[in-house]
Amino acid sequence: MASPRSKRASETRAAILEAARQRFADEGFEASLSSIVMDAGITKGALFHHFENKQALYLEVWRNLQTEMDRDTQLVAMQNRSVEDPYQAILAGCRRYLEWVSRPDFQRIVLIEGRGVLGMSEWMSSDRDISRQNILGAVDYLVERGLIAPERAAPVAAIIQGALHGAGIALTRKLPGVTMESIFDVFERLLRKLD
Amino acid sequence: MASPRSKRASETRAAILEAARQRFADEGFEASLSSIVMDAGITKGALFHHFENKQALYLEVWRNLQTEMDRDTQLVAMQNRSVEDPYQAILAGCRRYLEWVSRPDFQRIVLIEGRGVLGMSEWMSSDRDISRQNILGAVDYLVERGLIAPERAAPVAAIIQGALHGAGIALTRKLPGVTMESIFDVFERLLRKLD
DNA sequence: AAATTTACATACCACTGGTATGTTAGCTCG
DNA sequence: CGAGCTAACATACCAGTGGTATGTAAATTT
Repeated sequence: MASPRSKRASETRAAILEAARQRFADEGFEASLSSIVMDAGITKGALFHHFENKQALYLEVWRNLQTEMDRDTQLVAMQNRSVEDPYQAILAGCRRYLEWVSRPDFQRIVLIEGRGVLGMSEWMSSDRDISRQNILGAVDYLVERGLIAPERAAPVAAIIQGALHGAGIALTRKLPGVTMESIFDVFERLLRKLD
Repeated sequence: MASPRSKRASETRAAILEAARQRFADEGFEASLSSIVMDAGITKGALFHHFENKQALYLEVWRNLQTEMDRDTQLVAMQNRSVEDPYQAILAGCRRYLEWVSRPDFQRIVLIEGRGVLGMSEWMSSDRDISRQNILGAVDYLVERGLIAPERAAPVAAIIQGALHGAGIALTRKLPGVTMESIFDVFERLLRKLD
């Protein structure tokens, strides 16, 4: 695993992924592979050795960002668990998620262009959508506490996910009256009224 | 206006837009201009005579779909106005909007790829986002009736828009437990609890 | 140490969005 | 009317793109 060859390979692979993430975040999927390999300091031969095609490269960048977000929000939610208020953990996770959807790279790569780049077939398979699994897990937690009807778990999760995405977009657009606090205020009110 | 020349011009323009809408709906923005001009039965010269570039063509397709949706939902909302229940009109409009966001062409062109294709600068100017203006108008209506605090109008609109978009995506993905009725049920409960 | 495989680099390809240059039908105006 | 002009295209061409086929040096295996 730490042999000279495999070490160099994983280094170039990491360099490609880093360059790709920056380019995709700035210019979207239309960022040219030439520019990416230039930034990474290698050639297209190396890129196509490590990734089947441009989509496969994008997919990996996309998945990495999602898993980073997943770990981060899950951790925050865990840390904020409370016996008095069952909503506390979820709200903390959602607040952190709001910060993620406000990040330019996450927003562009995951929210804006992700679904367009990956074909229908890819993101139709729901197990790819880590955000959804994350949120659905949180909703299930509320269902177990008897706060949400079990038959409404799925639509509630879909609505929450969409609401948070829309909030992130609105925040970035700096629309009048839309701030992190005003958004979260409305979101918390709604979440607590779910049944 | 109906002269032989301008008539032919508007016909080819319409043919381009129709072909472009279908191609963009099926293949996204990466649909080639060659395929579009073939479908339209003309050449690239004609296309670039009518549209500055590919983005400009996409923008027009995008705007047409949005205005169609706007007119349709506004009409439905108007028709469902009720003195007893101030939520009726909005709910009817949202239900119709849910049908729009479930349509494959609207979904792909407006929801999925729209924000990616149009540069940041384009959709940062909020007046382009017809959906948002539409929803914000509806929310303002509730504010006037004293059902929503005025300072929460903007974040509420952002959250509603995101929720409906997420719902449309979830519906298309045919996720377990996500149906038009279950979605709308949750949505109506939440809307009526806004304050 | 020979043979094989990995991890790239180089050279090339069909095709893309976009442009520059025709070409012809229709419109304007003396 | 008819000469000149312009709108509405068509044709030919271009740099750059994602992707492939081939070459090659180093590491690994046998």
